[in-house]
Amino acid sequence: MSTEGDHSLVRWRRRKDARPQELLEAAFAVFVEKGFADARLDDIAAKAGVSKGTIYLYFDSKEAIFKDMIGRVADAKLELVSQLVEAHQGSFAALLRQLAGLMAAHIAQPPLVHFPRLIIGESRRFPELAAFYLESAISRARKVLMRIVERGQEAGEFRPIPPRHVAHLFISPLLFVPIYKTVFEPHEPEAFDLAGHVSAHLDIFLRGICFQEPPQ
Amino acid sequence: MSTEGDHSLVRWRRRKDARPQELLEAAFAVFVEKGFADARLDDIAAKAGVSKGTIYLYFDSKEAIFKDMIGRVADAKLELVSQLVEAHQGSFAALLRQLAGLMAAHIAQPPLVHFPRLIIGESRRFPELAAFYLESAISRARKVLMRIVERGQEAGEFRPIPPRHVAHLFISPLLFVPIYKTVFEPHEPEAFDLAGHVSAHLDIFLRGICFQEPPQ
Amino acid sequence: MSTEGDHSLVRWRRRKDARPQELLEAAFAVFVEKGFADARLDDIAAKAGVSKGTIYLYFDSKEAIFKDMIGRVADAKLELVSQLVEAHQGSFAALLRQLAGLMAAHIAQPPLVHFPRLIIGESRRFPELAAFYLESAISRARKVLMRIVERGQEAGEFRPIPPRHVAHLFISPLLFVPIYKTVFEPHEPEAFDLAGHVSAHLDIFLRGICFQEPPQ
Amino acid sequence: MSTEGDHSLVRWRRRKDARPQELLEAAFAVFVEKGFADARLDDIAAKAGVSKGTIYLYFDSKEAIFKDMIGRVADAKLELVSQLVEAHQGSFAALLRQLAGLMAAHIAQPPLVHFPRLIIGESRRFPELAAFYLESAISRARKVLMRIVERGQEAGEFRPIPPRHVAHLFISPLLFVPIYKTVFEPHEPEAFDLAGHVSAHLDIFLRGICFQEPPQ
DNA sequence: TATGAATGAGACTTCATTCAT
DNA sequence: TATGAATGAAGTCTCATTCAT
Repeated sequence: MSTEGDHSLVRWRRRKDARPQELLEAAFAVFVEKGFADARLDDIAAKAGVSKGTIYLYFDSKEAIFKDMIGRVADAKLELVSQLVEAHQGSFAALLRQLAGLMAAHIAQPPLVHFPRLIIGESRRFPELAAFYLESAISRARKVLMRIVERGQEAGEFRPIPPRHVAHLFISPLLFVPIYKTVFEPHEPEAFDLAGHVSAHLDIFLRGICFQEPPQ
Repeated sequence: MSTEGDHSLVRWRRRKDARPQELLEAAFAVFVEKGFADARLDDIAAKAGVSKGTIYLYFDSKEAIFKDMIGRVADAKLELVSQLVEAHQGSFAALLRQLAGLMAAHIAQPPLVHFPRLIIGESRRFPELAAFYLESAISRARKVLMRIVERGQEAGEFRPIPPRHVAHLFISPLLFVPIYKTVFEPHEPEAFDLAGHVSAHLDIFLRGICFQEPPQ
Repeated sequence: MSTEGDHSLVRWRRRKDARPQELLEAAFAVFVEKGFADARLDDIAAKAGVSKGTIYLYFDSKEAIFKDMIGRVADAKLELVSQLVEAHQGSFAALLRQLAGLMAAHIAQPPLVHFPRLIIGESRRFPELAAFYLESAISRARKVLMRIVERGQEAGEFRPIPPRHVAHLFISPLLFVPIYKTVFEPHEPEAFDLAGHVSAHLDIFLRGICFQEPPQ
Repeated sequence: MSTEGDHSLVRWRRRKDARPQELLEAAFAVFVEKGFADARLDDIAAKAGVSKGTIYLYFDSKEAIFKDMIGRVADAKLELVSQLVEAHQGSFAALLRQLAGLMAAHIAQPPLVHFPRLIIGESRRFPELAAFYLESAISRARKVLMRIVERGQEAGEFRPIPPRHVAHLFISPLLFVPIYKTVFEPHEPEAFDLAGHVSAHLDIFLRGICFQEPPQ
């Protein structure tokens, strides 16, 4: 858990503390490249610079590695949003604008950019993982968004559209980004214009949900 | 086996006269349920009511089955959109409204509802498949949409936003549907409200891109 | 089940019918030689003249092979005893004498001679197998013997000793045979004298349980 | 590792002054519970309260532990019998009665009750262990018994039956006890009646080998 | 064309053993 | 002496693919 555990007396144990993280990073790279089924433990071990048996000192199974990996990354990012929402000032439209920028920046970069594809691709094999992701990421994010929308509507800023739908529609183009970037962009001549995409999304979306012309 | 060396995607469109449509249907069902890696030829054979060996009379490999299957479905629906666009009358907003309804209806039902998950999940193993899908589905649909947007802008109906982005933003919530329905809906207490989602999308999106309040 | 199934039309399927038996025999040889844990499926496959994968067409697991193997042999011999008991004439001592001869002859020869060692050795790993053997072999044999003893006692031929103990004491020296032969005899200079052992057993045992000097 | 090339069985009797008696006790418990193959050094180390590496400071290998363990226990009880025989008074039948009581008491209790199963079960993997056991336990016990029988026959107390067989027949029901108790009793509703078994054995056996009605 | 028995490469996982600390 | 992290060989089991019938 701690990135710098106490290693006062036990110098040689630092390796043990670091191993899971190293393995997880190696696993992440391999899973991202191959998917769960095609990822071989040999690859993970080689990439982590250990032998295959070592993996089993830290994880019970290939599945356990995968789940742990997903779990850790999912956890990390959820604080950010909440903090931002608490601290917001100004219009709700501006808040959404801020949120979209933040989320887009994260979701367009490794490692997060690979997660939607992994989650979606392995959702049949690991239904509980999809459930976990739904609960810990999607659902929470949606709740935050719905709350913002509701308050924006109460404040007379947003038009009366079911907040749940509004939340989904706010997210959809953001979810589109990692899917497009990982699945299709490699086959396209021109790079995906993230900034333009997000900007256009906000332009259209905010104008779409506001009574008044939203501020730029 | 095949006398043609290159396994180009064009090949998939042959064999229209072959009987093993049943095989492809069985394969589709199994691939959808298990994903490519976990699908077993035994299952496909059993579901098709033939022996495992028979499959190899019609397909070179498991991969070939998968590609062929994807290819066929992709082909099927691409005519519809073009026809609709050609025949449209009235405002471009109304056309988009029509298109969204059409696409949503298709993409929310089997078999199409399963395709995005399959394509996305297997895009690493079959990059050429993603490329093919991009080319034959995404790209063409986008082109049609961009054309509509351009003409709407020329007609002074739509605001000047880069048509490519507009197209992506029109599609994103529609792509969201099959992903949500196949990956997350099974874990949610309440069903996904397709009609409400599409309606809200059009409401927001059209208001967002039009100069004037769009017609309901 | 049938040693000669119908192979009127399906000549090439005879192999399939014969396989389980062949595999079981190969497995028996290997299990006897190595014990369960040290037996390798490679060895069994090689001895049966098939590839390793073929085994799994007929058995679910290594355990399944072992259990099936034990089960078949156990079944085979149990008819004999019952038949003999039904048809007996003369004194009960003579019947026991007959039974001992029959059982000794069987238990001293392969394959049966190896079973007690296998059952005993693997009883921790396969408790249910010991239970099965207890129920299907030990218990039934004991019941038959107890019935004989009871009737011999009612007829005034045998002394009143708890029949259950008498049955165990009748069996003990017979169980001693395969254990001694498989575990210790290989390390002894002289061969185990089966005939002398059984003869001495009957001599002592029958004299021990009868009121009168038993007939020779 | 060891400076002595031959791993003769004599070696086992050394190290009497070593502390790792605890290790052997832990090993005994684990071997008894799991058998040799399924016993893990982790378990032994854990039960002994040391680390796995520590085991290798005292033993060369898993096999060495097993052999050492067997050797020690086998040693322990062999004195008893000899002492008893030397000191006997009265009839030989009474001596046998005494011996049977003594042996039964020991062989029916842990740890000895587990040994026959272990020896028998692992006799293929460790043939030299069976040989050792044969030599140090079986053979010596048999020799003592044969001597008693011979003297009983010379004294006109016992009938002229080959002493070797008599010895085996005296032992068989005693060997039956630990086998039955460890292999089958766990699956039976009623407990094994040790006293009754031994009593019936002596009743039948002594009557069977004596000219005269043996004393009760 | 159709079968289905057979193959064999390859994957995950276990665990006795080693060695730096 | 003691540790315990690391190793790597070996074993079971799976399944796409082949081929005799």
